[in-house]
Amino acid sequence: MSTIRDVAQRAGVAISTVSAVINRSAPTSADVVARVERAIAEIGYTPQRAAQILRSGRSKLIGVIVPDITNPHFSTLARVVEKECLQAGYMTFVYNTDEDTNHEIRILRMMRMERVAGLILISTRSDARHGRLLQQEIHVPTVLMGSAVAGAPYDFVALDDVEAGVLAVSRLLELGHRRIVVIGGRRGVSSHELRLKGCREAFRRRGLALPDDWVHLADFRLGTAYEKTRASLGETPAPTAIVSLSNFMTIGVIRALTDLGVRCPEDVSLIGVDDLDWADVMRIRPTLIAQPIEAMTRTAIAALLEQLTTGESSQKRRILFPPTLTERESCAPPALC
Amino acid sequence: MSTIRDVAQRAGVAISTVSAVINRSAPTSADVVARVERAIAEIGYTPQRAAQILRSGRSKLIGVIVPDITNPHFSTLARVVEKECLQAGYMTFVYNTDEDTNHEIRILRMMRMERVAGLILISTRSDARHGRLLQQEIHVPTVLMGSAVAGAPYDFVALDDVEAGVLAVSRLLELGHRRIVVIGGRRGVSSHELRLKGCREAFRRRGLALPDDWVHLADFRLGTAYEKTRASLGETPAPTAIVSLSNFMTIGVIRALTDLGVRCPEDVSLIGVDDLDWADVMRIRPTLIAQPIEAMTRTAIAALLEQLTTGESSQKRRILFPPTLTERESCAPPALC
DNA sequence: ACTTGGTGTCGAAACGTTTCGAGCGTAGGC
DNA sequence: GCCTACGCTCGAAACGTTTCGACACCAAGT
Repeated sequence: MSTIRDVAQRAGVAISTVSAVINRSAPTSADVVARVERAIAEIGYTPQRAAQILRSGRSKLIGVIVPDITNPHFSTLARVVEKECLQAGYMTFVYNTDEDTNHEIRILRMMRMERVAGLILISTRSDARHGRLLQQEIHVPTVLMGSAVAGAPYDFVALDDVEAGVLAVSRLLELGHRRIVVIGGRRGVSSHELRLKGCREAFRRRGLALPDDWVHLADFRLGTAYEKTRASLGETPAPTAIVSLSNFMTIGVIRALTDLGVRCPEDVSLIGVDDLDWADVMRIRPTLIAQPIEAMTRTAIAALLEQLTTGESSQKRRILFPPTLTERESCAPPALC
Repeated sequence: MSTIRDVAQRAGVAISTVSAVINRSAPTSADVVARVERAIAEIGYTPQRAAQILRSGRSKLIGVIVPDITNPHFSTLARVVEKECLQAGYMTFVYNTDEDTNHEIRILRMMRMERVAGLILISTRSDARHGRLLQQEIHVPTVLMGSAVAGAPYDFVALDDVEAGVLAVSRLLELGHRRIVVIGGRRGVSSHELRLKGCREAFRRRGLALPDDWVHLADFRLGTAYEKTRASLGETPAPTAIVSLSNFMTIGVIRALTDLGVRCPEDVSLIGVDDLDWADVMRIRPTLIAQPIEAMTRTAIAALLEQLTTGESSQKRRILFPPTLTERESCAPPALC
């Protein structure tokens, strides 16, 4: 591999001059620029990032930590981040936590070794203990997305989760449902806790309450939602409506419903939070509460880049996006019984 | 940020000794190990990758270049790569080409700056000109996946695409279909060219031929498949079956079918290549030709790691995986007419 | 004619590691 | 008691850049 020294030799100039040409960091004569560029092309020189980072102390790297890149929600996030960062001259490092907190910490350590300039983090937990841990591990500008973390002094961009929950349940209550099951992800993750809170709030506003044993928080997996749905529908009295708090889980519910031969919306209504790319080609076309993931991501990146350029300025921001309801055919008034 | 020098000072040993302890690269006394580890913990030292890479010349980085991380096929690939690499002590750099060849080259340049140790590449084109270009840009062990590139001297791991095409069309011919439309991705991408070749081969084996104007290769997008499907079904004679050559396109076909109110399999049969995660909750549950993406990826990584450790050894390998047919309800004998 | 200031180029130091040869002490073999 | 070998530690060089002060040259202002 050729080095900047080879370029300098070939072009008959000093190393520092080559550097100046490459980075346009100092005025250079047209003649020198031409010679240097020619030399670079001839020997196929590519600057070595490691040396640049080491010397300059600037890595131009942004770490992106998501639970699971396999989830379309996060893969579109990753894609937007990549694009926006590239435009701003940053590279990105995308990693999966697999919903594992220990792994999250391990990844943060790796990011530290890489001396990333900033982080976009979808964290696996929301409690204060975790917040303290994050502060220990993170020493760069960071934007949290999705789930907040108690006491973590970072910008936060997310859906207005409470409102999403309210929206979902209100719609069902309006239609006349009362026996509503809520199926969501892991406890201790604020996004789902808040969505649940929203569900409760919708009940409360009508002077009703959501009984605890109609709430199933377990994990974010499709299979779990499937099981919970089957179990719920087996009980008496059976629910007349189901709320799913995230995308994969909605699929799980749909799968359970079709497997059981339960008609939707005739027998049971369904409403899900999170967009689903192919909702309209599903057997049950679910009414969904969408989040504007692309816009949210762009906002997060903008916030991060701002911190990066203006020097960590501004205090902790908290930006919430309004959820929107997309009606399809999975909700109807409950059957009389 | 603390450096190895700080650790050395605090532990009262030489810098080189600290390095020896961290990397277990030389024998060290228990006492020294303890002191060094204590010092590291106390000042919260993290080695700096850039310096390690610069000095050692080894980056322990693997570049992964995929068309679109939003496609579940590639996101599971990325996930497997990440996991396997981590186990082998490598980090990964995932980037999207967006099906844009220029961008592919740009990314390869970035990878060069990073001095990645190896590459997993799903390339955007398959012609020899592109093969030469790749050879110019790539100077590290590489494994091509998905689409081969003419004249590119790299290991290649993929589905047996011809066989996949044969399988799909044979199934339809068996059922009695003759008017079969094939909808696939961009011309010049070997995976789809080969799948198409397989389709033709299946016809040939029965002494039949697939007319050119029943073949639609355009791009990999869902919307295109949607349009092509609508157009095809409007012609006379209308096709009795549709073959889709990749996952997103299959969704496009399904969407078109449902929008048009065409029943499947009663009016038209459908068979698609590529797995679809939620095929069983779709309105039309498509019969699919799946590829074992996880196994393929593991094989690719194993091949790459082997090259990396045994020093680029072995010649160019070419590993093809057999496709498997998963029957659902989208195929039936053609309606009599 | 002598300063002033700008423009273009250079050389050398520094970034934080790894790596390697040298050195020192101790134990074992004669 | 001397030589060899081994175990452990050290110091210094090197990796490929960026950055900064120095300097040479020339034009313009006094």
